[in-house]
Amino acid sequence: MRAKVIFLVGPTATGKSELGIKLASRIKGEIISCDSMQVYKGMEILSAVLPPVLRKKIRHHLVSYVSPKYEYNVVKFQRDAIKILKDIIKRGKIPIFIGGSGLYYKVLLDGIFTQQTHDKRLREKLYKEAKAYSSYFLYEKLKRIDPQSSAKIHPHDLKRIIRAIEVYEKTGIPISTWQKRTKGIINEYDVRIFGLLRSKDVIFKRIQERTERMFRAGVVEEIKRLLRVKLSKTAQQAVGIKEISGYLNSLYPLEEAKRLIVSNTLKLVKKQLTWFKRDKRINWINIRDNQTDDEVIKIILDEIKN
RNA sequence: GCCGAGGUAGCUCAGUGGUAGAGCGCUGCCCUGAAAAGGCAGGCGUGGUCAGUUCGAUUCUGACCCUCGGCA
Repeated sequence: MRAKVIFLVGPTATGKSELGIKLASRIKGEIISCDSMQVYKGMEILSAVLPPVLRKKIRHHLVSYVSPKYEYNVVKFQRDAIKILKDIIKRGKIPIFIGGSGLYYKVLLDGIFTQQTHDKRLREKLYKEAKAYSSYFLYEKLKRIDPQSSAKIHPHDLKRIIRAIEVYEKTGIPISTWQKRTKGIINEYDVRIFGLLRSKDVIFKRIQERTERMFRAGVVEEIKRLLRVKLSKTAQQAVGIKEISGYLNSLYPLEEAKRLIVSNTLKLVKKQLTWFKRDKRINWINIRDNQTDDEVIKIILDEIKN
């Protein structure tokens, strides 16, 4: 019998973390974060990590895990996550993945090729070429080496063009070929995926409240602390860093920083939704405003019983 | 009250005698080593109101309304 693995996904501010803890305590679960920002240490307030008091008793993995000085990415995530997943199962517990990072989630389920292909210098070189001759120059190059990916990638999408070229240069095999050879956990375990949804109005309200709470909890101080070190390219992308930096640099008042954070978090929600909505494997739970966590847990427990 | 500037897309604004664009926003979508990233697509809006000139006005003229700045 294959071991059970549970996923709780969906956009930010739907209450995944709280639900996850309640669920974990009912089924002897441990939580593995599937969140590209909560992995970083020292960004807890900003990335809305639940305070330790609320997390006690339930083990959390991949939260406050690496220094924001370092880059973290999907491949590292899938490597770390699978290791932890196996360990949890070995200890007779149920892994519960919780998060809103669509790519992290997808890669875990469907796999990613893990050959060492990352090459900073090569990327920089390619960027320079693109700058000098436009992205079309690189796009034509990609067309020659990997017509299959070039058909999928837009000529303006420099990041993907460069990545595809990088993979080919480093391995001699087109990225499109590599991508066909991946294998995720979806067929290896008894995977149950739940997506949490709430109405737009409720999400908006929750984001506003959460943003206020963040400021009361001292995000500004947290950001000040973070800005003292050189943040990695990946960590510095978190919503709130540039918004609060603007306030710290006296470009606008505090209220404006809050407004920007709310609006950019809302944008994030929209992107997360487009990502998850098309995944037909997700079991959606549309949470009504007056519905309690326990009622939602009951739905999930009923689903995973057999 | 007088003088000046202006009223065009949700916002900031460009432009034209032949019924309008840009950026941002918004909506939808794509996504496999930066993913809270990156990319793509979508614009009939009473052109403040009314009247005049004109074959034709958002574009010229006049009146009125409103906003902003200066003077009183």
